Amino acid sequence: MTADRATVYDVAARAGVSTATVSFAFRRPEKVRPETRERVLAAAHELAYVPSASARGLAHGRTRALGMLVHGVLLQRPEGVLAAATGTDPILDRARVFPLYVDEVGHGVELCCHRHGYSLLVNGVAAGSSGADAFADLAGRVDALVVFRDTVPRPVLRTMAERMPIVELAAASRDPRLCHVTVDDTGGARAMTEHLLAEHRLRRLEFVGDVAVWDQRRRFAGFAAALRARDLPVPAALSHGGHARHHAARIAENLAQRLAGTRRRAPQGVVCATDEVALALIDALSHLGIDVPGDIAVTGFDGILASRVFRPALTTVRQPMERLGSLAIDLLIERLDHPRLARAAVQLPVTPVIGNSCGC
Amino acid sequence: MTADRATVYDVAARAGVSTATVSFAFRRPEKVRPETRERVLAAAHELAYVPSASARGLAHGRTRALGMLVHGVLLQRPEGVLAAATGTDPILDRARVFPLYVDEVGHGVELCCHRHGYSLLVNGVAAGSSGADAFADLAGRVDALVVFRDTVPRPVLRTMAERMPIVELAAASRDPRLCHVTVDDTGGARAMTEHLLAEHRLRRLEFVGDVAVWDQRRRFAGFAAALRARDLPVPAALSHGGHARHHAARIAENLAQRLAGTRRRAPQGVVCATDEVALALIDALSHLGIDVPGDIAVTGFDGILASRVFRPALTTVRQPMERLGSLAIDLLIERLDHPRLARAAVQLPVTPVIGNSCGC
DNA sequence: CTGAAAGCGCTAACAA
DNA sequence: TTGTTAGCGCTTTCAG
Repeated sequence: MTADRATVYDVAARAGVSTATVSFAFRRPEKVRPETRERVLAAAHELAYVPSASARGLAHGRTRALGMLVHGVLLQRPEGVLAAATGTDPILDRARVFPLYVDEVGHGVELCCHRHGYSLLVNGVAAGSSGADAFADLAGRVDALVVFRDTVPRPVLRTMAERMPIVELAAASRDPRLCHVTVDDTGGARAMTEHLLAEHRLRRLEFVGDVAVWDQRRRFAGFAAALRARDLPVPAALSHGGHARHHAARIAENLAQRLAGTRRRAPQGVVCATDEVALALIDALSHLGIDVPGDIAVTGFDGILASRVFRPALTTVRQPMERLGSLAIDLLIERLDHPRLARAAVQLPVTPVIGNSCGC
Repeated sequence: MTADRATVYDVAARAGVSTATVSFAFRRPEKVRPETRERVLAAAHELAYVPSASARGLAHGRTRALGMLVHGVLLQRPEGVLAAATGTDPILDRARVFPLYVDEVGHGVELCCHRHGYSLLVNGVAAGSSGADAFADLAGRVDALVVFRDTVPRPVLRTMAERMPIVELAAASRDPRLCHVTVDDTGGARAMTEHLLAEHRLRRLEFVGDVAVWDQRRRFAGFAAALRARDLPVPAALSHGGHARHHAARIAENLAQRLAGTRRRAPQGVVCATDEVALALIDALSHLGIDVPGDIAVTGFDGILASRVFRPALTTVRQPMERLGSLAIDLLIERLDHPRLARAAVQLPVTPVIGNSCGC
């Protein structure tokens, strides 16, 4: 099996023309006499000729494919998450792990590639790897690519950005070539915090998130700004080191202890850096007998579908995820078409979405 | 910009070795003395060398990429669908169009490619095109591919299947090379129909679906079998020609008229071939003042997330969509590793999911 | 309008 | 262990 594929040579021989004519018949129809073209196309069809993209890419210097690099761990969702699911409804169980942020952004990327007639290559960074290898592999295959933040060491990205258009999502740099697409993390988190302060008259708020991560750090900044604007003290972020769900239990215990202690010092609300950690936290709190929003308010960030599917509906900040992805591709294609275009750094607005987890 | 990428020649020159040694240093480390290898790697790093996948693919004859071909119309969801959304909650509105069947299957495909260390190429068939071009383009880029049913004319698929492993999803053929992954459409639809007949004691049921489509035809067969088993007459399928939502309104009117007519002949339940059309039908009925399940029962098929997100929760049959995708990739990789392996045709089981739309 | 031929960058015999 | 070299299949000048 896997019979040899027909090549231009085969087609040329069969049609009684040269390989150049075969190539032109496909790519530059106007440069070939109609009857010759017919003959070539017929021969190609009879031989089931399929041009090799490798050969074409090599000769032409472009692949007409774009790449997307994602975290492997996000691809293969940790089993712990599913294990934590209620287990009664297979469809809802699945909603916990799909679609997440990366999936929705990916959908926008796919859509936009299709619209522009580009193929899309998707690669995942293996858990525990630096990402440099997966990145190089992908970069060798495409004309331009979009990477999720923290999949690839910045220096590697920077170097590559001199050779091809690259968009890094949800991150920023002063690199003269790297493009970025972000959302208004700070404004969104500030508005959310302000909602808890103004509408719900809460005063003792906590922030849960990993401030080592660029966008989560920005969200913390928004949280802090809202508190400072009211002369309230800003607590340190409660960090969930690795995977959200894993550490949510620990944070829930911390909160539970303080909730059980002096009334006056007990936290009244938690602003979470992501929906994932917010949902995990609500679960963990509920396991400890603490009700949200009854005993404490919780808010999220991202606006993933799961935030609407589980109860209480999460009060959160929605990112225009699909738009993020399609915008990234637009930037890449612009730069492919106009190589001298300057780098771009676009920030998209976010939308607060009020649910019940804040007490509304 | 887009400075020229470094090549093996550059690296070889810099490291003072031949290009063969550079190649070996990367692909066959054991065939190169460690210190030579070090030197090559260092040179490669200094030059930011990234191997060209095109050149490699051409020379080696494999790309280490797999392809997935989807319907373009499924990628760029028709706007009509979003227009029909309630418009109050941006997150829920989106749940109407994402994730659908294709997205969940695609997730399984992605996951499995990543697990096996393959890149994934995604292409969409432009609306109105035969798919043959998009298929050829994709086939020229990958080692093997999975296509959704009806994206590509069967003869084209058949011819290509002689050259490379191909899985066609949700379809069947007697082709000696083409692989297929399907689900138990007939059994699932039969069980669903039986549920309406036995639990709800309904007798006058309708089927809505496009029997021109392979899997929907099978579902109709299951519906018919359940009715026949009870000596009930089998009505013709109410077909929604093109896009589900577009025609749901027409079908809803048909049902409404009959519901308004003689009690004894009015339909009591509708078994839909897909969740999409079921949800659209419920919407359309509701616009006409008909309540589901109060006035009439409606069931779906697929188990997309939207079936759980909207009210009434749809009684439906869930396909193991992610598994479908990953199984397809497993079959491809098996056949890439063992070219003489026979074609495979695997049918996966389905799970009834009881919601409220049937009256439960 | 068509043909000849020189690469594109890498791999893998085969030689050394 | 390393170097030489002949392709892989296509595009694209340059001649005719």
